[in-house]
Amino acid sequence: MQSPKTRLTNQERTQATRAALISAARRLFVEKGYSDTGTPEIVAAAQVTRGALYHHFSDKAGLFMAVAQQAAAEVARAIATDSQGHTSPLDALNAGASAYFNAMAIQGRARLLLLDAPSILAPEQLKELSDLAGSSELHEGLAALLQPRAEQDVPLEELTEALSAAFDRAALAIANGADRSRYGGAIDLILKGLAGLVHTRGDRNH
Amino acid sequence: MQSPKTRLTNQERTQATRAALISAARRLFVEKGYSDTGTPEIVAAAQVTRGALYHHFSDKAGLFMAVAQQAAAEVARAIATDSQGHTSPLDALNAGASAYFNAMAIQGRARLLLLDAPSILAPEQLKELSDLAGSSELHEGLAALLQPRAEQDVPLEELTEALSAAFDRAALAIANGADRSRYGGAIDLILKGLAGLVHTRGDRNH
DNA sequence: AAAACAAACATACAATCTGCATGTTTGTTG
DNA sequence: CAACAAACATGCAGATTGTATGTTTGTTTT
Repeated sequence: MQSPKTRLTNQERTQATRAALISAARRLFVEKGYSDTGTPEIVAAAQVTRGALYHHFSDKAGLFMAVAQQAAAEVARAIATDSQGHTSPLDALNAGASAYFNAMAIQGRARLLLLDAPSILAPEQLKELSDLAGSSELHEGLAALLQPRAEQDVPLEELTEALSAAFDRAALAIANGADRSRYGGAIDLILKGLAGLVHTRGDRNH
Repeated sequence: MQSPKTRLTNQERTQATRAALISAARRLFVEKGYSDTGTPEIVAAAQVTRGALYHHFSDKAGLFMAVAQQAAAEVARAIATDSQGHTSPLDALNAGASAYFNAMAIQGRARLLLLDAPSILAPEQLKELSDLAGSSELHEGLAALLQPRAEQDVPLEELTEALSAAFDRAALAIANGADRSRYGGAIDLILKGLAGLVHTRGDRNH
């Protein structure tokens, strides 16, 4: 038997240092923001050198992307578990929204994913994150909600995007201490309004 | 008579260099983003020294705030002119939305105000910008739209925030070349849904 | 108008930071 | 065990930010 410090396989070494870097970076990014956190500080917290960082990640933004992916994956899991087993689409959407708010309020995820990420990551990377964390549930929930109106060519993708942004802002506000029930009420109002649309004639606006 | 270069009053000097700095910074911020634009580059473009910059602004973020305020004021003026003279609240809101999309698509305002600003500015500064650029119109438009429901204590502030975020995302997408009519349709759908709510009994959950 | 003052600007410097290039150690493979 | 590659360490070049210090230009006061 060997001391636990030596005799590490390469995979294990990589996994360990990557995890240490991501964990330390996440803590600092959340605490002080991306631009106010330097790589020397990150590697010191992770007990690693900058050489290791730049060996495993393309650059500082690459490390941030890894941190954001981890956070987004956590959010996705939380939503997936909470938004299951609901009968009506409206209930499912509200449950998903609630889960999203809960998940985003934890560990500074809101700051990472909603405040810093949009200015650091490329649009395609950003899309990857939002697709990861809950966008698909929203998309399908809305599709179910508006199903009776399906033949009328509603811009479902765009509606999903717009509502996703509304969810994001609410989640950010809640994570910053705003009144959760009031934001929940606002979201509920929007969803109820959309649900009510399916019973009306659509195109009488002129 | 003097050469036009000399004999400037202090107010004029200040106004001139501030304007030159804001204009040059804006061009570069829009073109390359905030973090990829250095102050040496800005002052070179403005034909000024860094000493002048740090005399007139607290730091680089302070200069950005001035740039953002200018852009937000332009957006505000565009909305104010376009959203007047409409009979129904829904029409006014749609006109305001259209004006917002138009205004945001000009001169990289979307990138400045919607992508970079949230990560650079403090929350209170951010709120100052959104209050400046169109948030009040939205707030009052929604109040008029939901007036019949006023006694039911709708979370109007929060609804405004959430919808403002939806408008922002749509404006950003449109500024980046997305299909304008589809996003307009999505926004219209949300507003129509809210408008329809006032004719229903409020608290029916299913 | 001259002296005293303050505002506007210029220059130089210290303390960073990022990304890379170049070594060295550690594990893997034939 | 030799050859190789992956993982890491160290040092360096270029660039950046904010400030401290000096100089010019406008304003006030007497």
